[in-house]
Amino acid sequence: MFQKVLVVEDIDSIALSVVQLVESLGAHEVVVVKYCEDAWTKLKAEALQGRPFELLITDLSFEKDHRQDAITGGEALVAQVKAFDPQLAVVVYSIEDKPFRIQQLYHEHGIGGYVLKGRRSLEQLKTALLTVAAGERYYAPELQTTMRASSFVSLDGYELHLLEQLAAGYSLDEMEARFKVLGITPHSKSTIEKRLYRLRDSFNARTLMHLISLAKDQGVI
Amino acid sequence: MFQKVLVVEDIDSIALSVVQLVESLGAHEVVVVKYCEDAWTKLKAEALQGRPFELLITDLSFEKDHRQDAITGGEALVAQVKAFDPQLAVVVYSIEDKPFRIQQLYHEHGIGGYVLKGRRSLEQLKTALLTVAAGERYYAPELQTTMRASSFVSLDGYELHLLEQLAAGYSLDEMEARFKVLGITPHSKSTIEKRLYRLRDSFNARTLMHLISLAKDQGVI
DNA sequence: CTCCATTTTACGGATTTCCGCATTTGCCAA
DNA sequence: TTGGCAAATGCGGAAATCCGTAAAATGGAG
Repeated sequence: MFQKVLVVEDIDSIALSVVQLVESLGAHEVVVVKYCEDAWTKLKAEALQGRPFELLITDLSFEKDHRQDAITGGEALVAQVKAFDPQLAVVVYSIEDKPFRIQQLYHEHGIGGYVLKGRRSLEQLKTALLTVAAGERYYAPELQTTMRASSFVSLDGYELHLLEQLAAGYSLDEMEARFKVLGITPHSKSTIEKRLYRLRDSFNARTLMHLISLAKDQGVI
Repeated sequence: MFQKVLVVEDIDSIALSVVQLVESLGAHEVVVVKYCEDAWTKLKAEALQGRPFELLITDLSFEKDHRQDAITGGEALVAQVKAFDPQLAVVVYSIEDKPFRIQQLYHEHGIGGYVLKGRRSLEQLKTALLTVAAGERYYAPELQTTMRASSFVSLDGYELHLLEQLAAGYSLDEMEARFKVLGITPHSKSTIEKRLYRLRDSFNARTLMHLISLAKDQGVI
């Protein structure tokens, strides 16, 4: 098992349980932080001193408070950490069940496991940690159906941008004008129309309103 | 303080902390259940035996599993419980931060307090419990800004239905036909148009896509 | 019942989205 | 350079929405 573990979790009661679990599995050094930025600072500092963490367990969403955190959430933290050290084992422990966000964590960020907070999640977290420690990836049972159901639509930045603009209330005409100004290509109304048509198709949406609804449900926007 | 308390929470580690808090405040009998239906059964049974609970502390969202719960979530539980006994003190303890859902709990269901799970939420929960025990309502500090910002749009069932149908991908024509069949009035396309126009207006949405986006963000649909 | 206010309906033209088809552009390989 | 091909663009008619106006229906109050 991992000896040195960093836990990023802002809800105190949960953090406590996680630490107990990790220690019961034999970890000798477990550090808990409540802010993403602290996690990054800590992780980098220890690595640079030749005593790197072996495992990162992190939540995705954090309560916003007076402190302005340079890292906006769990995804950003994972991305930054993985860019710094692709080998570091990462397990995400979150309540977030939006298929898109989970898929993205596995595919884009290469996390080792994802555990959904729930009735038996501590057990699952234990299994996940053991699986990842053994060098494999962990897939929670309830995810496998969810993931299959939402046949993973992969979106590029442009398509994401289209959805965001649409959800923000811009008409196609306005998008054309804005994209032209901002230097985003392609920007012809015709192409924007076509891309949105494709998006509706891949999401199996009947209208643009439906598309926005589905995108929100899946955590795309 | 309350002597007899029912806690409804499916995440074990959180439930544990809540129980400890409630007991430290002097409660003599604290019962925890992980399913809404169990909460309802328990609450009713004890009341009918002349030993009613004095306080209900409940989460909003619960993990779905093999058991099919007749009560779909915290809101439904609160509604049912309040219909049974309007005097029962209710405090909601949840991660849910959608303004509409919180507003609805206060206005429609008459809860005594709402505490957002977060870094200092156990402290806040303590304050909330003491406040409600004193016969007052508790409003968490971070809610006050959120609530003001989203100048509470109040929606009737019809408007909700419109938004749902729209998000589900039905065109106005289709809605007219469906409403006619289902006996929902009004069902003329003209009125549907007008009502959606009004909704866009009260949400300050620029397009229907924007409207769906805002409604999703605020937890309306 | 009548009056008044509100809501529902109907209608129609302006605007926007929808969607197929034709053309142009950009890029890679031969 | 030249083909070939996919993406981007342009175009146009059909369909849907946007939004104002006006008529009809509804529902209370007096």
